[in-house]
Amino acid sequence: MPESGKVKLVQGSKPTVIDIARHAGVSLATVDRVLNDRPGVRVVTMERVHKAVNELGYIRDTAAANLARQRVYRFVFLLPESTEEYIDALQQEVTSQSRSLINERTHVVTIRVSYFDSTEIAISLDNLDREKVDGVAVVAPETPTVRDAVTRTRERGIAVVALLTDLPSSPRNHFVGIDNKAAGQTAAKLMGSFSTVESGKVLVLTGSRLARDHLERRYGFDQVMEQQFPGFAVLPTIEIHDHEVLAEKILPEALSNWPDIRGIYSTASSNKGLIGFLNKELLDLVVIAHELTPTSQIALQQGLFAALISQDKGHIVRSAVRLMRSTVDAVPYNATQERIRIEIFLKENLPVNAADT
Amino acid sequence: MPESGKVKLVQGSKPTVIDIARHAGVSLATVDRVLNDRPGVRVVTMERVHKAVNELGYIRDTAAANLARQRVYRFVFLLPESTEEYIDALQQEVTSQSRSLINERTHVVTIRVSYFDSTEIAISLDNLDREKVDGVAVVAPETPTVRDAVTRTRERGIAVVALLTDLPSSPRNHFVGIDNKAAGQTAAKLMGSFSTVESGKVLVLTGSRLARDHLERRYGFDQVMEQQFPGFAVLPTIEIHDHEVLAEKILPEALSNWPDIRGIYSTASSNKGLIGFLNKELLDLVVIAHELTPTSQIALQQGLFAALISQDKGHIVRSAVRLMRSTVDAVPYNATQERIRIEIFLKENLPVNAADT
DNA sequence: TTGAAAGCGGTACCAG
DNA sequence: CTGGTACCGCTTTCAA
Repeated sequence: MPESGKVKLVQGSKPTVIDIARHAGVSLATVDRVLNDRPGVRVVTMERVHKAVNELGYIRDTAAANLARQRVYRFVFLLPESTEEYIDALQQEVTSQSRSLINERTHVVTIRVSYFDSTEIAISLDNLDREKVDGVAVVAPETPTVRDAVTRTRERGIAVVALLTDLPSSPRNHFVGIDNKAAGQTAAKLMGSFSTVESGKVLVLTGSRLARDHLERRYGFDQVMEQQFPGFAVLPTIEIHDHEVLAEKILPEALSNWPDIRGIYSTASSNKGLIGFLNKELLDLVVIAHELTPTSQIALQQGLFAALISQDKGHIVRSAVRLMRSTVDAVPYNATQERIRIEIFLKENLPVNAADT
Repeated sequence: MPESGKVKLVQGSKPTVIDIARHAGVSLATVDRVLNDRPGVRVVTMERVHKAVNELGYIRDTAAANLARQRVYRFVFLLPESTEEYIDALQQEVTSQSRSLINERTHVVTIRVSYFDSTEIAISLDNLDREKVDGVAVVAPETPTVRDAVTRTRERGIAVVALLTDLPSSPRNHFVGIDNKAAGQTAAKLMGSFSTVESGKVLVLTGSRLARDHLERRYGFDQVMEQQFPGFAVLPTIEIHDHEVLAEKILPEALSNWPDIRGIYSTASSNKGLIGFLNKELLDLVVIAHELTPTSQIALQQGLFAALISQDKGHIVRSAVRLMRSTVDAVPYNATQERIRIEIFLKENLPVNAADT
């Protein structure tokens, strides 16, 4: 400690590697080695450098580092091969952000793989070339196959973040998306509050009953309906396989079977069939759906939907990119900035062109 | 065009100033001069460079430029000197972000000035030293005094953005905050929907009737109440001067004057008096308030408030900073990223520690 | 009016 | 194991 006297902890400007080198009495190259845990430095030397770093409060200038390193981040978005409007919108968002991301030295591409074929997803993950890919943001169900593939991918040094639906069983998992249970609870609260009656049945629609996000939404929904609006009975989930059939057959049948249906909660992210049905029937139903898209936006404006629960795709893509970057750089990230909000859209707070692509 | 044959528009990597210099047959220094509109370049030379820029699709690497320039952004946040919880939270947010912003070469400080003293605000703005400040984010009422001061400030080359309340009459204005009319409309929709009855009176509270954001919220609120919930009568706005008096005297009196009050809409961003009152009266009221703060969060959790309309302070500060930066650099910004969302919080979608400071 | 060259804060190759 | 040094993309004197 009685090395070279006091150190100005608060300097006019931030200390640089040169300051560290001088302070530790070593060369730039050595400072760089210890800063980046590169081998070939004696422990004592390392300690001298670390001490200097701490004493001077050195923080690396990432911009300069990336410049020198000619660092390029190469990320892939692995999205479901589906016709869901929201997923398409997400892919478009990735594409549209990719333009400006290039100026931040990051390149992104999208790959589409069937959501329900875990093997396919695993293969896609395993096929990611470590020499060409630094990180992947994946939308996938939480199956053992997927989980193992994710683990392997991480072990190969590729950063993985889970998008839209969580993969909590994977080690060191990062999730970019909303809290789906809370989303379901919110939907229920809105459903009950927007109803002018206090009893009846509620229909639940989903894109797929297998998806974890659907299950979580449904769970939260049921919970609040039961606790706060016990007059309503929530019917078993109806799975949407074909929007045409839904509009023409399933929904009309359901409404004639249960004439006291008062509301519909659609956890799917594509609502064409539902909207088609609502358009011609003119019923007094409270409809809550997910994801703001050009189609659902119109339904909201027309009063077909009472509310929409959504997650901002721009935010999701930016967040995934930041998370992958901070993972590959092994630097911390700002959790509050990355929290994806459960957005509630009513006709009243719908921004102009909110769902523009 | 038949200059030197084809140009590879899509190269392996982005063109740099060196490529431009070579392509235009000039030196780096000259390229830099025209890129930064510095004087001392012949028109013909300028055109040669511009042509090269276009043909190669050159985009400047801001990080490298800032590094070379040793660019430092110095911004000030001019906030109201009030006891409003949200404003305090905002200042804390500025302070907490300032730490990491330093690593992005941007320094921020906060100044507090009375919101209602336009002269004071104008003086603060005029006192900003152009040599020491590059931009200012200001929360101020839209008075002629303020507007003129803002204009002068811009003319002196300091970037100005309006925070929370818009200053639409100022030329080249940037606004960071929610659409307050839509926020009022949303509040009304929630008020009407959450009510279990269909008629009665609704009380409106405000921090100050002078503030533009209050007027806009009130305007939107009245509009939707009238159109969609005509059974309700919205009473004149009550201004909160003292939370103590509000809780002890004004609210109890109002409720005994109009026993059929069914709801309260508080457009203020501090709700201590209101919460104090609700806490001891145990009434069946639908209360809608603004801004998620530690206090209001508890009120929501306890069921005292039915809903909260908020604007994310983290987003606001980041957005203001990005806007000031892009203004001083004269580069475009991403409008969708800067759109501040009208967030609706219910007990159900309240994230853990959402209002943490 | 123009160009050469020295940095900005880091990184990485090549000697020693 | 360590140091010297060229260089990343851009800016900015200082001369010419």
